[in-house]
Amino acid sequence: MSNASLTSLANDLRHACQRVSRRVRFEATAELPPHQVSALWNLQHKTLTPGELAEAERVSAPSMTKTVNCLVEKGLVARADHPDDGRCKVLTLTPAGETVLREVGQVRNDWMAGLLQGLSKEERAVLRQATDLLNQVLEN
Amino acid sequence: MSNASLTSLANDLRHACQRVSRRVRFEATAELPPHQVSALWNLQHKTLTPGELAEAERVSAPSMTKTVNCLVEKGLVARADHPDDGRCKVLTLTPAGETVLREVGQVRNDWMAGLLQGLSKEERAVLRQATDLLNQVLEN
DNA sequence: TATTGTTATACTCTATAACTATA
DNA sequence: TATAGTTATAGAGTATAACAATA
Repeated sequence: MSNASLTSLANDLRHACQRVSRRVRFEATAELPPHQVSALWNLQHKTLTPGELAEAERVSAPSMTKTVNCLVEKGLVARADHPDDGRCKVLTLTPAGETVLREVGQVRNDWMAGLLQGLSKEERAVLRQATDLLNQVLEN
Repeated sequence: MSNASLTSLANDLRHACQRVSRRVRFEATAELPPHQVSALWNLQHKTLTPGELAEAERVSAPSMTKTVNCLVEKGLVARADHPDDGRCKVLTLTPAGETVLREVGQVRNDWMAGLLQGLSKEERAVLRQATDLLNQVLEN
């Protein structure tokens, strides 16, 4: 593949991903602000300290304190003392948090499924392959 | 294709697009805040009124007034009176605005091209097909 | 009277700096 | 002395309500 067509693939694919992302955000509106959903997302299947969560979200520590406060008040996240290091806290998703996250995902995925509704079996197979490729390169 | 695998494709593809989108935003940092870039983007190849731009960005009219003020001060957007309707303004990209937009796109696309660097010819062809499919369904 | 855009005001999310507690 | 987290304060971005100008 030529350099020119790599460039144009990169441009077009980036735009397509951003369009999907943008429309998911706008059309599959959640009951929670995006940054709170995003924070919850990071706590799926694992516990993190506030510092780790701030780093994952590329946000300052004080910002994350506020976000976490809000999520704790809503009962979506539990904040406990760290067993070994008294300076740290440990954040985990509560059952309510898991439920909210599941519901938000559901709305977004329903929207996405609607988008793909009219495609043929072959076209969906192409998208499946592409999805796997994207996830593969995103690991790096 | 079964309903179950459509659902799982929708979920995985949505996540992949959002991951790309997020990493583009985080790693290909622009000199302009995202909402300003997004506003400029809408003015490519066309002129819009502030109201139209607000609607396109799903943002309130006063918010868009502030954003536009900022872009006008930076010399990236020109705001002129509407020729026919005295209530409206007309927004256009200035040459400086076009330059900024081109530069932002360049950085993001370079990042994206880097992501795709290691893929084979066949894998890239799959992504090209998938990109076209995505753009096709996004038209609706 | 309805519409377009702006101004006034308030709320949320963000950041940097200062502070507290622990290592 | 360094690190994790919080509190204090300020700066963007957003929204709703009120206003001015035009249709």
